[in-house]
Amino acid sequence: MSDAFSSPAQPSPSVQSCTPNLPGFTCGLDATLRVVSGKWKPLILYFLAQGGPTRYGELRRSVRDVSDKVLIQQLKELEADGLVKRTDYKEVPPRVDYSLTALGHSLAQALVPLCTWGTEHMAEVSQVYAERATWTRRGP
Amino acid sequence: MSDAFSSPAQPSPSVQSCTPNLPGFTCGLDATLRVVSGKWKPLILYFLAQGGPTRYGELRRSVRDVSDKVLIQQLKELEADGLVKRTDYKEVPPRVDYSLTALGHSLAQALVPLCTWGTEHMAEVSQVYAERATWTRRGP
DNA sequence: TTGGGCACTTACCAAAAGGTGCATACTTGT
DNA sequence: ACAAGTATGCACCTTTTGGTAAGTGCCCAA
Repeated sequence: MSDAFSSPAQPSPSVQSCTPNLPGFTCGLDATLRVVSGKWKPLILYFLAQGGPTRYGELRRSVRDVSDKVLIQQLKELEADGLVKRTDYKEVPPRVDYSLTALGHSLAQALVPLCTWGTEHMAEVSQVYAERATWTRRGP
Repeated sequence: MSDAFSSPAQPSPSVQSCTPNLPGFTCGLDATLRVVSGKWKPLILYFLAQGGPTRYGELRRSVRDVSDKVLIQQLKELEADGLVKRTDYKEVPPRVDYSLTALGHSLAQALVPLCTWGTEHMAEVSQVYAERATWTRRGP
């Protein structure tokens, strides 16, 4: 099941594996993307996946160019979605760290192929983007 | 390489596999997500992947609740990104169909795990979302 | 005493993304 | 004659998202 993407041309009976079965989501992919989309979320997951528990400040420095407001916001969402765990050591000065939950780890695994795909095809993709940047920014 | 997400706690030397190497993208995952994010893009890819070449109207009916404007827009972007091919049969009344390119197919493959993850954990995710909907919409 | 780091919070704003509705030009079905 | 389907385009508006700048309370080091 869930190999919906692998059959190229012929409509297959596996269609139902990805059709609406729970409130709000049209398919599994939809659910997944809702949870990962956010400008910095993939990067956050990435750093947590390979760095283990990480303090806020360190995360902040790792994910370059992100503002406090947005970083915190995305961390909160990830936490609310059960992908990330926040640990507050109740110390002073404040000490807090973030780590992946089991769910978060499983998602991270699922992201590996996407990461690979992006790396392998980055040349083609970024080329297209570069060209687009030209005619995208022209007008009054 | 690119197994950055699989090492749980120990910082590994595989870091560099996902660090900035081309203009604009912080890592492969970033590149990938820029190309797939768009409210309906995953669904579009999904339908094309398992339905083969599909006419505009049919796509429109498959991807429920999407407006013409947005569907066309996303199709154009997918086309510009080299994932989808548009074929205009120059007939009258108009006949056009959309299909995946080789690149599109490869991406579709990479999406399978995400689709699976979403399907498997949809219960947990949608539950969290349902709860959030409650306290999200309360205020002046 | 001043300055910095810590982990946030808040108010305000700009840009991006998405949605609505109408228009096109031509054909087929009733 | 008229409605409906075909694949779009365009103007306009709302929602969502991200970004800036400032402030908080507490501690330590110069």
